[in-house]
Amino acid sequence: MAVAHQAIKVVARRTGLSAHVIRIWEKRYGAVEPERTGTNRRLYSDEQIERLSLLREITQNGHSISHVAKLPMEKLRQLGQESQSAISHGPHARTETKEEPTYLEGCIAAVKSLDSRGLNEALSRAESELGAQGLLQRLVAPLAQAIGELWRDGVITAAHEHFATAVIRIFLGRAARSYAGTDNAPVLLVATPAGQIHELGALLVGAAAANLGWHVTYLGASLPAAEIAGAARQNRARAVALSLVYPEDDPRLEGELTRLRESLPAEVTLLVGGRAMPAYRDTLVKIAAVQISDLPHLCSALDDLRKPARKVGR
Amino acid sequence: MAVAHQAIKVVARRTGLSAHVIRIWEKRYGAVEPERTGTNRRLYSDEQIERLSLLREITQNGHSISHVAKLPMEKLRQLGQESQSAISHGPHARTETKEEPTYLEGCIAAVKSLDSRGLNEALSRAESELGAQGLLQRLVAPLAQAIGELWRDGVITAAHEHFATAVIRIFLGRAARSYAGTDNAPVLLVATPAGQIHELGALLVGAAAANLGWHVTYLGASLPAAEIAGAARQNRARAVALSLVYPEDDPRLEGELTRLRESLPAEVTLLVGGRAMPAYRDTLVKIAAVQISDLPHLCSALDDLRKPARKVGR
DNA sequence: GACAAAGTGTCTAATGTTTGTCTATGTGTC
DNA sequence: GACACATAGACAAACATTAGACACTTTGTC
Repeated sequence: MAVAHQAIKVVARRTGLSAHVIRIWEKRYGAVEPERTGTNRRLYSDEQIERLSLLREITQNGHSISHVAKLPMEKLRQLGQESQSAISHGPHARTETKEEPTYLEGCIAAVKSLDSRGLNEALSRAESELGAQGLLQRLVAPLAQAIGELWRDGVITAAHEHFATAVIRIFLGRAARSYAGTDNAPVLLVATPAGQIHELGALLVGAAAANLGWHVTYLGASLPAAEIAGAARQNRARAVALSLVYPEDDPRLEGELTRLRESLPAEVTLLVGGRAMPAYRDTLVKIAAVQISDLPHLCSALDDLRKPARKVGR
Repeated sequence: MAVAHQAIKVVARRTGLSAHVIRIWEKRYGAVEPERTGTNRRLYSDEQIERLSLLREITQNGHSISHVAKLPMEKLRQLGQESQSAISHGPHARTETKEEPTYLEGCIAAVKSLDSRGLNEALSRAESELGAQGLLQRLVAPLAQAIGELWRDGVITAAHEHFATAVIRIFLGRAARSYAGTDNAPVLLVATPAGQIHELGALLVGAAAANLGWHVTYLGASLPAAEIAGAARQNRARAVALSLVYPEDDPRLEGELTRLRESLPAEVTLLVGGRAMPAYRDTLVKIAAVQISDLPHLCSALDDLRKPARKVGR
């Protein structure tokens, strides 16, 4: 098929050999005899490139180039197989390796007019005045609430919602980064289950937890249960926090939540909050999730989780 | 439809080639032979623009212009496909750059193990060594590429992808905020059209544009055309940048793009890039979008856009 | 064991090709 | 007059070509 012919440089890059070596193999051993252009430049076919790749692999595995250079392709492939299996039995390649209203109104106005600088400034001012915790509790949380409502009522569009999410995300991310967390901080996984497209609540949770000294692994919106569980296991999360905002009547969510609980280690606590949370309360009860009603509640729940010793001792 | 014929400057902007190169390719290799006006100006058809785009991509992938310039369109398209897959299957050959592999490998390892601190540290170190622009071009862009491939090949899950997106988003957001931009900076709207779920490319674009002094309004992933257009109008954006990564065969995307172009003011330029971009090339040519092939191309396209404001001024 | 010979990859030098950019200059267009 | 575009040719950087020197290892022989 592809009669594409390649120059020596490209071939060198693709095979991992140097152009020098390719030429010397040709000259000394006739390993490949590429066509030439009218001006004498080498042009390699796909098969020749494969041949060179094989030769490289084989020689790296101990065979001498003078012995294998002239072998037909079949033999080379066979040798390639052998060297491959030889390699794979080798070392284990582990892949794992009373102003808030002002702020709030200012923020809402900025969101409506897609004014990122304005939104950032409002957030900054609020942060320095209210502190990290106050910012979340008294500005970001109501703002998330307001945006949700404005969007539902059609006053703003999804673009505005995305925009606000993006700006707030970065703002909170920057703030949270300074609390780099200690090495043995417990890990909180924050996400939104599949179908839940709104991220703001999750952001809020993540930022609050980071403020409290948790090591937050933030996964963002709309992830299937299996993914969340996998990440939690891999990351040895102590708890998983989910935010449910919209939609409020997703029939698949019950299944998602149940599956998540089942595939999550038993010692991992599941925290669920958000505006849509009450709509799924039956399910939450079934899966023994902690229902988070608001930010202060989240904080105390997280604090409780940090010292599980208490439930036993004293 | 077929918006008749375009002058060379427009073609240059749209394909990412310089007018010089377009002419020399015509003269030396007869790559395209455009019609001429009565006064001898070149006029390029849509198909010729597509041809030039393809040629650019193919030559950037190692084929020499002299060998591919005369091939018929089918062959070119085929080569375009191959070079695309060649890149992604390529990693078995080592890319021999000096220090980035360390960063890149470190980042990939951090992503695999959901290690946000590790990822942040790698990004920080890379930033201080490579600079803002170097960070994007030599680390974040390849990283985005690598993550896309690992995800497609099932090596990592969507959770890892989300995780990486979240961390990088915040990191880039923090970096970009320092370039707060001047008051009269032109506005670039960055988003991903409905159905396009991957955000990393858009982030990259936003960060690069912010570095260049643009005022970036970042909307994130998967927005319907109407929303994007509305936001662009409301925000008086000079240009809209879209990133297409996955899926590569969404039948609805053509409609989305067309609708977007129609509902966007004519003076707003549409920039489109990303791994899946070539798959939608016909549509892009139809809607006169600038096809962004890589980060340097984006930078030059953005620079070009900053000037033409003069046509009104003074 | 010592030594020569062969095997192998790297490097340089001199020369030539390919490719993109730039300059000079002329011509329409606004 | 300023600008975009045209042509032609000069030019430089990147890339290829050959031939051969060099360093190092392996192999075979005395």
